[in-house]
Amino acid sequence: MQALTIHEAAETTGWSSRMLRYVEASGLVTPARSPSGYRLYGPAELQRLRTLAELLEAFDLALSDVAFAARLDKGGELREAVREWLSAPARKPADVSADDWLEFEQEKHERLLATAGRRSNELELMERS
Amino acid sequence: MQALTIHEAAETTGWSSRMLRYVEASGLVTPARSPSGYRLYGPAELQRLRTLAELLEAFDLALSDVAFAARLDKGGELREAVREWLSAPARKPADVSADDWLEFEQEKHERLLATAGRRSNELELMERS
DNA sequence: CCAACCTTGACACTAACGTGGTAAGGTTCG
DNA sequence: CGAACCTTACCACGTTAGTGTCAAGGTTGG
Repeated sequence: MQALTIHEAAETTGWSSRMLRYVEASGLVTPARSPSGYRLYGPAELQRLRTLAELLEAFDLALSDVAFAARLDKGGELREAVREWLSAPARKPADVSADDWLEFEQEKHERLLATAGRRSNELELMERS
Repeated sequence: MQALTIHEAAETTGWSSRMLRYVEASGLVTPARSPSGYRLYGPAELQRLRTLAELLEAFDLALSDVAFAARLDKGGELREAVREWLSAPARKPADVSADDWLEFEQEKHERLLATAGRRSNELELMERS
C-alpha cells in the first residue's frame, strides 16, 4: 500500500516530522494509524499537507488561524456568535478595512525588519508612522 | 453629544485604554475622531466593545482569532482559499474534531496549570496523557 | 493659563505559538 | 538480533500577541 511513515511524509511534503505531529495535534491533518500506532500518511493527507503549507505561505497565516477557521467551519454556537458580532453595522464606507488592516497585518513584518535590522530588539507595533 | 473619550469608554466597557487602542489597531473597533484627533466612542462602538469582550470570554478566543474571522468575512481570495482547503473530504466520521481538537484547545490551560503548578517552568503541549 | 485630558512612540514583560531537540521504550525487517 | 525506524513526553528557545507604563507634546475647559 502507498502509505508513508512520518519521516517519509516529512520529506515529500516539506514539513518536519515534529511539525507533522504538531499539525495533527492542531486537528488539521490526522493520518491513519497502523495496528502498532505508527502514523500512516496516505495520498489524501500528503496532498492536504502540501496545500496547507501553500495556504499558510500564500496568505502569511498561522497554523492557529486555519485551526480557528476549521473550528468556525464546523458550525455550532461559535460560528453563530462570531457571525453575529461581525454582522454589526459599525464601520462606515471607505472604512478602516483596507487601510488600518494592512498596518496591523504588516506589524509582524515591520517588527521582523526592526529586530533583524537596526540595533537590537525593537519589537513594537501600532499606528501610522 | 454622547461620544465618550477613550478613558471614559474604557471605564464603561471594561477594556483598558491601552487595549482600546490595540483593538483599534487590530481593525475590530474603530472609533470616530474629533477634529483634533481624539478618539470618540459612540453607543455603537461601546456596544461592539462589550459584545466583543463577551465573545472572547465565552469561547476563549484570542483577539487575533476574531480579527482573522473578520478578514475571512470580508471575502476575497483568502476566504475562497481557506474554504477550499477546509472543504477537502479528509477526516472520516467520528473524526478527530471533537477529540483531538479539545486537547489542542486545552493545551494552553494545561500549560498554565503545569507552569503555575508543579516545580517551575513546564510549558509543554500535545498528545494524550 | 494650567490641570487634566488626549495623541503617538517606545520599552518591558508574561503568555502562547511554532519548532527543534532528546530520552525512554516499542516495532520492523534484513 | 540489531540497526533503523516509530511512539509519547519533556525541555529549550525564538517569535508573536497582549498588556502596562512612561515620555514628549497637543487640546480642552473653567
